[in-house]
Amino acid sequence: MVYDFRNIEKKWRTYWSKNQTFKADDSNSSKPKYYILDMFPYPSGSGLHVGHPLGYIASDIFARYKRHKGYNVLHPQGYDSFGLPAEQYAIQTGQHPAKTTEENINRYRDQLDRMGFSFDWSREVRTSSPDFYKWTQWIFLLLFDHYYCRDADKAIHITKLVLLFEKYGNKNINAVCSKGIKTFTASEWNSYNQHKKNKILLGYRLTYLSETEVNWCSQLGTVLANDEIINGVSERGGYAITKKKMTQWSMRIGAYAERLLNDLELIDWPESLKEMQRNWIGKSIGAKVFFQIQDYEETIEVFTTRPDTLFGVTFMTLAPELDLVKKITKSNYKKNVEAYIQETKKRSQRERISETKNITGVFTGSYALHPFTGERIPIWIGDYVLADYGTGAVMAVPCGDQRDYDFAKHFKLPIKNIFKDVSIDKKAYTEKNDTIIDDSDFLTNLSYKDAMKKVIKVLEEKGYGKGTINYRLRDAIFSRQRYWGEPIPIYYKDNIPHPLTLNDLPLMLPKVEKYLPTPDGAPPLGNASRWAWDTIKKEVVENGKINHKTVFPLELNTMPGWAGSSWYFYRYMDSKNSKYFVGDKAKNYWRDVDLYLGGSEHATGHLLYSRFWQKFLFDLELLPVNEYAKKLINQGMILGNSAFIYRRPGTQIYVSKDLLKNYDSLEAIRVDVSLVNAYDELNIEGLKDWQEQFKEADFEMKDEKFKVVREVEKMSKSKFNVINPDEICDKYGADTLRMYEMFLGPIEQSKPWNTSGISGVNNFLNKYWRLFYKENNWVVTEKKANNNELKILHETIKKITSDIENFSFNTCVSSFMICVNELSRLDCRSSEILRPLTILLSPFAPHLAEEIWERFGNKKSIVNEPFPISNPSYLVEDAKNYPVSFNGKMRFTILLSLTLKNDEIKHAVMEDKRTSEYLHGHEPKKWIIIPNKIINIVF
RNA sequence: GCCUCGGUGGCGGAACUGGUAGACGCGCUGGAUUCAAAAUCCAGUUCUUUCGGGAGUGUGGGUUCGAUUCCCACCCGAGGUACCA
Repeated sequence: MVYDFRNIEKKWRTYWSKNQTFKADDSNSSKPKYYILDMFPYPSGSGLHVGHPLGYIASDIFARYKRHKGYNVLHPQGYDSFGLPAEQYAIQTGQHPAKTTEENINRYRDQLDRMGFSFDWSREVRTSSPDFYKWTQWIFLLLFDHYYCRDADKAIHITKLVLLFEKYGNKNINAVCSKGIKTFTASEWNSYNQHKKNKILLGYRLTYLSETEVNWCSQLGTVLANDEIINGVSERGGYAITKKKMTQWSMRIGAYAERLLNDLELIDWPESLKEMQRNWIGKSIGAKVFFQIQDYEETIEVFTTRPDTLFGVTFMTLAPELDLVKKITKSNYKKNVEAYIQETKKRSQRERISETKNITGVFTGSYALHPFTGERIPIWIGDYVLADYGTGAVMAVPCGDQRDYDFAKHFKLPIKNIFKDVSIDKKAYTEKNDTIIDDSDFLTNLSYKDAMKKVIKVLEEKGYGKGTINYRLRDAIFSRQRYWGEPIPIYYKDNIPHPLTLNDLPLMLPKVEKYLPTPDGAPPLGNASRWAWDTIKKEVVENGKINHKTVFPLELNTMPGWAGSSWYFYRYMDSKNSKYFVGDKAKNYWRDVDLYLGGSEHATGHLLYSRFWQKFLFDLELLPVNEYAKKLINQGMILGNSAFIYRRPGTQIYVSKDLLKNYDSLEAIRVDVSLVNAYDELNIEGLKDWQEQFKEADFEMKDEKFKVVREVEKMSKSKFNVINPDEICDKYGADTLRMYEMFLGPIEQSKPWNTSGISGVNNFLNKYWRLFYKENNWVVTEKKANNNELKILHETIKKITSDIENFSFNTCVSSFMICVNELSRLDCRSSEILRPLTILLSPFAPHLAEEIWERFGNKKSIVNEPFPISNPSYLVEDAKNYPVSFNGKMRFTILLSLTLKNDEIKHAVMEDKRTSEYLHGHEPKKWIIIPNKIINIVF
């Protein structure tokens, strides 16, 4: 009887969905909870390819394993369904993004179901559904209503801040705020009108409006965050990015920089990913130093990580964008400076990166005064100094910093060496070691460490500076000029943003005619006929009367893609709750994610933003924990194996791989991988039918075969290298696909897709089936298993259990294969062996396992059967079976992996044929026995 | 440049705290079965060899009775990041 995977898989898919087999228990289950989360997919138009399910298969195996282990498992799935591709499709076709998104979701669901995932679909979430984004908008309102108090080191309601202002002004308030907020006293605050107060408060809110330089992508018509830009071009589409000033909503993630950094210690995430977040946060410890400017009432504030080199300063450099530059430029230098500023503006980000070796800058004509020596220090501007890092100004110490050194050499500025016994003839000395500082007044003869401490102390005493910590992490821009995103729940009154309230939510996306920006450049929401907070919904009270006529314009920007994904994992806990984002009972029961699986490409985007929101909601005591994911695993990508053919320029002649060396210049053309067989041979007829351009093609072949050139790259529709999981499911079945994807290699690793090994896994499953069936007969017996068989079983249980716990699923598959090979060699048909083995296999090949389980006569699904436990007594082995190997003349070793007593070991060794030959009846001089391992015997 | 991870047969990859390197699968070779094929089963498969061996986990050193594993230096690859003061 052949294993008929088609009907069997279909049967169990239906059974599972009918019986809601994978529904997590309600939050009052007595079982311990386990929450396994996958990063939810964006439902794109091209469907799933074999790379997508890799992580889902791994998490599904673990989820099923945990169910067998007696856990109440929450394993949900949903869709990150707001996003750019649906919107661009809408622009091209006029179809509403909701419609295409819905279609794509249905396709995804079909594909996911085919693979036998044990998702609890009753908890599905979609970020684009109003029931969901209602709460995303609500969290935005919470951020709007809070500020970050540095003393309490947490977010606090803004009304508390207002009380403080009313009593004390803002001078001694230790809160995170925007740059450029002026100090005021309590009486000044109380004299301000509401408009001015609101404006000031905006500078403290955790989400705030500000005029910022943003990464503008004109092709996409929107602003992009730093992590959405790769090598100076947009991640999606690869379009050019320019800098543009716009008023944007931002999130004050910088307030949480220190906590985001420190709490990495608390979570079990991959070290490389933590390192990426650490670099992205980019903490540097140093000092601010104030320099008076000669002839002006202005001070330059610089940030430096090397205040110990303060006496090596020979010039200063300011970022050209700084407002201060215009103020302090001497009249006869104005022309040069203006020209330079214009020049910098023109150069795009990309050029600035690619031309890093070009040293440019101009002198302003002004001088700063050294705080200690009073020396005159020339002030330059240069675009190697960035306006938005630190203070946008550096004190240049050419002897201790390579860029300052190059700048000084280029413009023939003086270089002062303040390091004892160090040559700086060729390059700057940037090491921070025990080198002694020289020629530096009170720092002379001190080491780096001591000088740092001393200089900060003196700077602070004299008021010349202050020890400071700086972060590279920028506040996250939150406005997108797009249609297909969450509307920001804000209306404007006198140009000041006002929040809606929870009762007003969800603020639904309006219908629009066009998805492009309006003719006057406003975002697509500007196309909505009545996008305003009007009298129907909000009654405005003026002078004690309800004013039914006042209409306030609503915010036109929408939220970025990461908004919904920053908290969706809590919604799964209680996805139907209409009163609250997640009910108390559910969140206190499930608390956090025990295991999170997803790609490392989200390291500095989603995985950082979601930690930020988590901490914020934790501060508000809305969530029970400070970090939401205890453990995270990055699954690697499955790469495509693209195929190329080569054409002679200007002709229709294509050259086979073996003949390429005969030609110098050939054009490479991608062809669809489905036209190529396992031996890289091209299906020529297929190619001619595939695209018009190949109709008349001619081929130069060797041995009547045309070979393509293979190249490994990311799997994508545009590269014609996509392998669809449906094809594999049709041909081999879902269980084979699941096991094969695991067998391909460790889950963390990226690897190219390659079907050549799939038959091995398929053979295994058929072989497994044949343990139960022989010529259409069920051959399992109730006969007792013998010791040898039990040994195989218990070794396999031990191996599989520890490998699953370590997420080493590739070796699990190997262990199954070994086990089944041995059992079929022994012709073992004992149910005592085959029953537990089937439970063992069930996480990997669930359809097959269920089917066999039923044929054993079980009425219930296998999913909650207890996982077998290995019995160590079956693992005790006969010491005589261990090979003894001799190395050297004086000693030999015998390998043992088990718990034999020392006397038993000695006995076994002495019994060994080869040992006795060597010993000739003499006792060894010395026994060195390492438990469970090896023994060394000296004689 | 800096940070992180990696380098093992023809290929994907095993090897737990140092202890039989190459598990398992693919591919390849031979055999059984078959009219034949598919499927299945069995045996072999790191390289080299004068069939005794010898060499071997990127390269060169070191520690050790013993190193793929630990230490030092270098080479190569992948990912991240970059005028970050």
